[in-house]
Amino acid sequence: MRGRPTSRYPLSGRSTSADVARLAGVSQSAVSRVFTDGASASAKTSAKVKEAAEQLGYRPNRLARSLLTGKSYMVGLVVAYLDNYFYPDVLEKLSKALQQQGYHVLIFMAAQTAKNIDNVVEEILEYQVDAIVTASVALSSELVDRCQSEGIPIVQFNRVQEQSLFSSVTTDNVKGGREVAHHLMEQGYQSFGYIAGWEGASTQRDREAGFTAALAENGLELGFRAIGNFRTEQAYEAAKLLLETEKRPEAIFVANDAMALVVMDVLRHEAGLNVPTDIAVVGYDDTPPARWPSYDLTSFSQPADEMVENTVHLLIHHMSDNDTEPLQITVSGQLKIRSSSTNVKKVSDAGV
Amino acid sequence: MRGRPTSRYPLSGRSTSADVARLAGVSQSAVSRVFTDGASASAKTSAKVKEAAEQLGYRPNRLARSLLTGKSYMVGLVVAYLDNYFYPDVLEKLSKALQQQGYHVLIFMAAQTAKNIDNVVEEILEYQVDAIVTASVALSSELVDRCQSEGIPIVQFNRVQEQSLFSSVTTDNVKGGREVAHHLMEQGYQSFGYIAGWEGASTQRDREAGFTAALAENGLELGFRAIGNFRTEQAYEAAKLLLETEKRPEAIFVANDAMALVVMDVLRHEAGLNVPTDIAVVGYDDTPPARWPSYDLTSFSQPADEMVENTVHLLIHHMSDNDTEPLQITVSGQLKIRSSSTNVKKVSDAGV
DNA sequence: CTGAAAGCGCTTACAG
DNA sequence: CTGAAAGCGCTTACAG
Repeated sequence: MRGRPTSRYPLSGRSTSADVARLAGVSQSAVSRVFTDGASASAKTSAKVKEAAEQLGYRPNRLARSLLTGKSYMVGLVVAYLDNYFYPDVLEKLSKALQQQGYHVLIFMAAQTAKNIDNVVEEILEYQVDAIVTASVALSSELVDRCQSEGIPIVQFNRVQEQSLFSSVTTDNVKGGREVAHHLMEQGYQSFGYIAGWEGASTQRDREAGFTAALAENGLELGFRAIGNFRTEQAYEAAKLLLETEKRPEAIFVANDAMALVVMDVLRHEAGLNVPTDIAVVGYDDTPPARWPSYDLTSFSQPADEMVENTVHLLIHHMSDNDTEPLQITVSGQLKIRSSSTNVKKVSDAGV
Repeated sequence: MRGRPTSRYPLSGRSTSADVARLAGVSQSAVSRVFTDGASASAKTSAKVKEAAEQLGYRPNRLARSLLTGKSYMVGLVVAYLDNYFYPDVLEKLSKALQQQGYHVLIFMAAQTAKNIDNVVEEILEYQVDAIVTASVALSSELVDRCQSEGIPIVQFNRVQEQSLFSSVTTDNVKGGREVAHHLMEQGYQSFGYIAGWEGASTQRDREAGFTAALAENGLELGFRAIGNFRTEQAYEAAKLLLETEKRPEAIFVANDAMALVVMDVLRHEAGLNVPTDIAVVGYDDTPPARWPSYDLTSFSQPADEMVENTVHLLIHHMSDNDTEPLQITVSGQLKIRSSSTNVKKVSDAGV
């Protein structure tokens, strides 16, 4: 780097600890100490340094620091889509919570394909993040090993891997699916449909498994099933199929709210059906729009606050001690019963 | 750092270019060259190095690299809230677009207060980001100077500063406000209300200025005004005030969709009013929910794709050349007319 | 094409 | 408490 022209202020006018030291008349180490918590510096030195720093607009270079300390104070977040409004909410909360702990979120958008996700994570590792959070995506086990061996903790948000090789925070999706089934049966609905999310997702599989298991225990089964892949466009197609089906179910469970809202709109506005008297609709996630009066959608709530809180705890825990075992945390969700599935008439009928 | 125990593999098992060099039997510089685009390395060396790297799971440390190159390939994004669904959309698009250019987004959540935003930006600077994008927030001019002198370009997304000290990407909000007024007048509405966003925001001021100016040109003025601050809870309160007002306007323009949806729900579901025959509602942003059939909200569209595209161009432009002048880019939006404001009966009345 | 060496901005034992 | 020095992992002229 000898040929560099402005070698005293290399990063375009940004001043360094050496500049501050020169101005304050102390050593560069002294400057560093003043900006390091718990390091020893006299009040006098500290004052001189702080004044010089102020004057030069100096702030320590975190990247240089991280080279020595091995901590970047960055957490990589891998996320597939933000049009499911559960995730913006989570992102905002996660980001704020981590910020309070001195960390910041570096975002990586990934397509759902395993190959793409792995590439993305490889890139994340180059940035020396202290930990990785994956939301709505799953990593290959090779990459998990890789992160493991490099000591980078991973927390999966809203997804579990079979092998439980690393930590995760989820709600009990099987239980959620069961509760939806019980609720609909209690309301007197007698035929049921399901619109699935992406079949590679544990959340999708568990929700469906719980739902169909509870139905089966009561001698019932799915009369309609279509795949929406957690995408609104595909949910639209699935809703069209639902309208075309010969024996339309009385109640439909949709694997998440983002899709359920689309389904509800198709039923009401394209087919002129009444929800819930013609057909009940239940979603999952309890995103803000589910609560909007125009929808008033029954939904199994995944408590974002609590999930984020647990995620942050797990991250801090794993980052402070590399040898901790992975933990699977299950937060309990709750069925939020609203008018999209409460058919008063049917309940009394059923009582007969 | 002499006392460090595992000095050969300091970052918990992560291997370095020196490790790869040792295994491949070449110099550390050679390894570096193989991983640098456009650097000279023979096919033989390259092959040896790549194999060794693969074996050790080596990837270059970007933080160390950035110390030398002065480029971190990180862009700081300052954002105040993600519950206005315009922003998650923007974030997803911005993140993907930058990722394609080799950059990644480091997120900073900031409260709307100037003091808080400045603190946040100071912190961003420590991370040595190559550029900063602010969305829905404004910086103090001191901090702008600071970034300027450090050569960090800033692009304001969806906000302009009076002094035009730095680049921005917006739609023409004055024009947007005017178009809303013209549309409502054409539809035959005769009395008008406005629910304002945060008054510190240029978007708010411009939308209102355009709206009231167009009304004034036709001898009309605002019969109702309340402040919603771009927050849904406050929009709810504003809607309540609207219901209590003595002479309820025939049409209400709400400064953004996030608030307009709340207002619409209050009008319909709490007051039993019909939109648009009892009262018309118009929003701004054209967020996805505005298009949902349950709302079908007329809204002035801010084209997220085009705005993001321009933002990325500006960023790349400024990052490649520090001495470029700030640019104010105005993307043209478009009024999306939907049923929340199209009162066919009134139109024919007005024709009489 | 290749290796030895300097240096990016910082932290941290070490010796005073 | 303080300064000189080593070193984090890397890039890049320089000389061969």
